[in-house]
Amino acid sequence: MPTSPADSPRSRSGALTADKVIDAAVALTVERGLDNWTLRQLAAAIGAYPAVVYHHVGDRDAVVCAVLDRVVGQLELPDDRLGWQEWFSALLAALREVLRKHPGTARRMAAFGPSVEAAAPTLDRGVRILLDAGFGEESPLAYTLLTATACQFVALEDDRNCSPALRLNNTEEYAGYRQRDDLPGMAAQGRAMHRLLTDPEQAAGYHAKLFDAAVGRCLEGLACRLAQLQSS
Amino acid sequence: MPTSPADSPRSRSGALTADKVIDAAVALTVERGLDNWTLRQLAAAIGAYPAVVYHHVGDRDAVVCAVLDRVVGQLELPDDRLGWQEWFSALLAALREVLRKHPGTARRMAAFGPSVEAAAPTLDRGVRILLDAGFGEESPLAYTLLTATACQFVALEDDRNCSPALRLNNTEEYAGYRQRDDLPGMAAQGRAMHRLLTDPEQAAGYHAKLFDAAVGRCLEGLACRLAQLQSS
DNA sequence: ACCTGAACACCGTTCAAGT
DNA sequence: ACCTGAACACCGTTCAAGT
Repeated sequence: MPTSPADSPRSRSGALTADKVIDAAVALTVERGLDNWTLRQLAAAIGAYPAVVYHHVGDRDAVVCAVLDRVVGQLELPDDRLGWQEWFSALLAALREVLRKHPGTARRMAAFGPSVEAAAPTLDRGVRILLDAGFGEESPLAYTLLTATACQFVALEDDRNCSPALRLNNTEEYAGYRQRDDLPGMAAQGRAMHRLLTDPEQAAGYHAKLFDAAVGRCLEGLACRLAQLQSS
Repeated sequence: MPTSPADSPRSRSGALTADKVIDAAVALTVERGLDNWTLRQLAAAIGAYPAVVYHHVGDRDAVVCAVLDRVVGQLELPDDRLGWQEWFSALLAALREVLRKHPGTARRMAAFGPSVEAAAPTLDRGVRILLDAGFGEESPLAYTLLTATACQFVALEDDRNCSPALRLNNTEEYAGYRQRDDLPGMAAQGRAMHRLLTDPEQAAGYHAKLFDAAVGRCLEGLACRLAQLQSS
């Protein structure tokens, strides 16, 4: 009886509300990831029928949007007095942490963001900091670039952690090329993959390093662009 | 009779092979996107039962991997004599074009890439160019950064084109903030969104511009990094 | 070896009916 | 207004049976 909410944990915790449905959805997302629970499972988790999720929140997409807003709500903004590069460095590091706790949310966040209301505080502050730094009309673009880059590299990490088998296979295959002197590019890649396979410490930090490199290069690239803007 | 392959186009085009299954999968991907056809629809398109797709290729994921390899097979490498920045600029522009023709492939490509065999020619050449430019041990990381950034910004474009309604809503809502002097960051964002809504030419080129900015800032950031590496 | 046809265990979503 | 319980039209995958 998979649909039966019979003996589930709603015995007497008060009436069912939209908020409680979303609480449960956030919990499932933390546990298994945004794409790894079904609406039926969410309903079962609160001891209800699927139709009551529809009644209180809406379809699956509506639940997902609500989860996204909860996630950005946990984000704390860095100190105002930091320089623009340091401010974004800190913001995006905090963003990574929050997104990583809720696997699968980074992808949606990159493509569609949270609701405008939920995005507003961060967006206003971030764009203002770029305006003050001198990016002028390009400030919204720069803000989008930085946040999209951060979200997408977290999304990549989420995706890879979801199917680690596939990833390991590839890594081993690449490592096999590490002494192919006829293919020096593949050999360099192979050595890097081999290091990843033999040094567990490096493997654990790989995605953090990739994230830092992506955000770091984006910030440096923007600093170049700022210099161009100001010299003209 | 949704599963019936009855009068479908396999009358007399020769025996069914893995290659023909994959041809059909590529065609469906070009038409509707990688995530918008089902294995049952693929089977129907070649006038066969779902089980024959399993027999010749494997499960849905196996078909998807085969499609990815076909897609990267279409990629042509830029002229060797270009500088590293120009070479990658050209490569990633060509990559965007190929990926855009096959919606949905960019996301998979970013996270898992094609098979090692299909990736090898591009990867070897690309990493070699970075080695020659002076990136040393960081060449594989730089290569990953560039290709992942490119794939992911195409993926973002794919995702947004898939549900244009959601995107338009957000854009209009942001545009509503364009005269909020109390929120200068949101106002700047609002003006940018308003421009997008009123100038169709700008709207059409938005994602190309975002892609160019992402790749451009990544290349500039790497140039900074290269200068750091060489001065030490 | 290859294809048939049906089955299994799921989905998201809808809806009449109850209270 | 809120919940029940069943139904609808799908999925991907598996499998015994045919040829």
